[in-house]
Amino acid sequence: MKYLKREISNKLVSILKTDYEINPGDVQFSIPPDRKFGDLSTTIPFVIARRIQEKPREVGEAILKEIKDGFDMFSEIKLAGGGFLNFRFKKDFLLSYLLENQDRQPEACPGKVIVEHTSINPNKSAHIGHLRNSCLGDTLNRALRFMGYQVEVQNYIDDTGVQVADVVWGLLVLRKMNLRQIREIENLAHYLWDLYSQVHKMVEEQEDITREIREVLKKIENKQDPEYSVSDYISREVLLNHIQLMEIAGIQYDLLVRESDIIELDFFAKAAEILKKNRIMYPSRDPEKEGCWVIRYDRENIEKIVIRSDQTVTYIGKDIAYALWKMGLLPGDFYYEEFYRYSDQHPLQMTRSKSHEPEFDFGHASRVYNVIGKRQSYLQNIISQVLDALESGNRGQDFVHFSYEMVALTPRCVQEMGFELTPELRTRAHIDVSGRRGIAVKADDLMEKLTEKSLEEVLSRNPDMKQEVADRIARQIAMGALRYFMVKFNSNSVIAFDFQDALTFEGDTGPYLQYTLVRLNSIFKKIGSQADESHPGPPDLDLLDEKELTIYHELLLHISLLDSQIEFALDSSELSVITSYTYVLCQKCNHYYHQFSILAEKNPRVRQLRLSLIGLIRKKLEVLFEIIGIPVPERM
RNA sequence: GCGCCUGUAGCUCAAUGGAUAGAGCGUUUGACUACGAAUCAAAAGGCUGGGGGUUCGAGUCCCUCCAGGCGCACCA
Repeated sequence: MKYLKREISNKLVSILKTDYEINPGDVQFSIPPDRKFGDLSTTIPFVIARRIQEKPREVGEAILKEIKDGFDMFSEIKLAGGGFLNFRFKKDFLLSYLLENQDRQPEACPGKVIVEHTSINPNKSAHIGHLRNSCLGDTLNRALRFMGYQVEVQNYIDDTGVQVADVVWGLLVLRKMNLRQIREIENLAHYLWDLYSQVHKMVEEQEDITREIREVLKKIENKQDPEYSVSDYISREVLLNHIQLMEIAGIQYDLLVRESDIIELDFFAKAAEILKKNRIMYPSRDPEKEGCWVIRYDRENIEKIVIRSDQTVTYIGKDIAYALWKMGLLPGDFYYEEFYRYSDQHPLQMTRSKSHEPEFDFGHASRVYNVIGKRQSYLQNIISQVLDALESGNRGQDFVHFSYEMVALTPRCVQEMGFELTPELRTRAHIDVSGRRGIAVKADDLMEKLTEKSLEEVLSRNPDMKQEVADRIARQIAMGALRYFMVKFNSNSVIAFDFQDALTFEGDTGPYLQYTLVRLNSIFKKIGSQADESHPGPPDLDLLDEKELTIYHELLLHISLLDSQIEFALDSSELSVITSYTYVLCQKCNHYYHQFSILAEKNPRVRQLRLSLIGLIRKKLEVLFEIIGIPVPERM
């Protein structure tokens, strides 16, 4: 419909531009709420009426006269309500249009897009909040690819921070372990999860521990052993754990960018030069910030410190340097080394600070999406403002903070996990997850629970199924449930997580979608095994009765929206558009084939018509599943 | 104080300024000898937090009040 809409609006504009001042951007199409109005609707009379100060209805009538005979594809163009211009497609148009274009590839878009997502501190297990980030990020990546963009997926690894030092201290001092013993820890990420919250609790209670940890951090920075080796070991090991976990969920990256390499290569020095030259960063005149270099943040009228009075760099400094590199505005580059090879042979590169294989072409994107929680808006806005202020051009709008709200837990869920709650907390709608306190559902625990539940469901329906097959299908259903769950909410809404909701496989869920497609596939499987009958001739929608035709047409119309829905999802940074579109498509499809049988239909021409429709739906669902990252089980 | 976000059915959530505010769950009722019941059909359930404004048209935009959440460190 994207191309179709473009075609129609161009034609409209070319007819109308002699009498009115309009451009294609003014023409917005929507699907009327009731088919009695037509198939496609535009509000262009309202737009023009406002512009020339006349009544919409009258403008509409004038427009109608001009365009009435200009379109082959419509059987009817009517004016309705206060000035809606409604179009009705000729009976056979949509079906043949969709059949002709079903394998159409999107036009390649120029430039490269970077999507950064996941970016989990490599010091403990990933949790449910990280999963929302990764699922959104990966769906964003897949949607962009679908639209024809070249996408590079990056995952930023903060391997230098205090979080890592916390657990290094915990291992070396608190647990008195050496590197050899640490290497023997089974499921290190889980082990560190508990250790991290224990350390954090001690830090809150005893001040001298903070000092000890700072010492550890310093040793790590100076590459002193055993602290450095331990820190290096755990950050690599935990990172690998995260990478493999995400691979199970169908999520891959192209590049891991390590903070230690940004520091080692002193990217900030290069960034600082640019910031100073553009007078974006300057020495503060505020006596309280004496010796500090700051950036002015206009929106909230404050000065943000970038270089502290002791000349060290704050968090935002590294972020700006990284942002400049992504946008191709920083002189200099990383070196690279392969970190991991996915099971489909896709290589995952990691930055290095010393020469290895510099033969890569990462960075310098024409647009960057940072999938980061809403809480970081403040910092992301500052970076965007910085990019706008550069002499080299206003690049702020190409630096997109793809923001989303947190995953929180319902009080019931927190209690189920064995945490005590104060009466005040118990009345809250939801409770923030906290890696520091260990109050969170670990990603792998959730995935395991989902898989267990799926297996139970699969076996209850297919008691004779081989264990191996059942296991595979259970995993696919679990991942379908997870990926759908993580993008189905508006990005602005906090997900109040509860096992009861998340472990549901009925209704508005991933497994519902999978079930729909599995059943469609099973129809085609049966058709394939039946002897192919003679060609029934060209499709003729007159063969369908009125009731069926209505639903049939409704489905065609809905199918035709796929590309414009993906486009809209990207334009509005709202990926739940894709899930709800898919859900409605499945609902309509189930509704249809429940009423009209396909294999049992005697008339081969009617059967062919029905097959064409569900064949189209099947194709579109495969595309949508690919974008959301939902696997297609062979059966359920 | 400054800045951002949210308030829609009992619950969880949809709705691109557009026509009669929709789904799922839950409740009540029906449909498996069927292309698979993880499905489908049906019923009940709403002054879209309150009040003003803009508009041909407001759940959506503006103002205001009420109720919640989050951010604003020489932490990362």
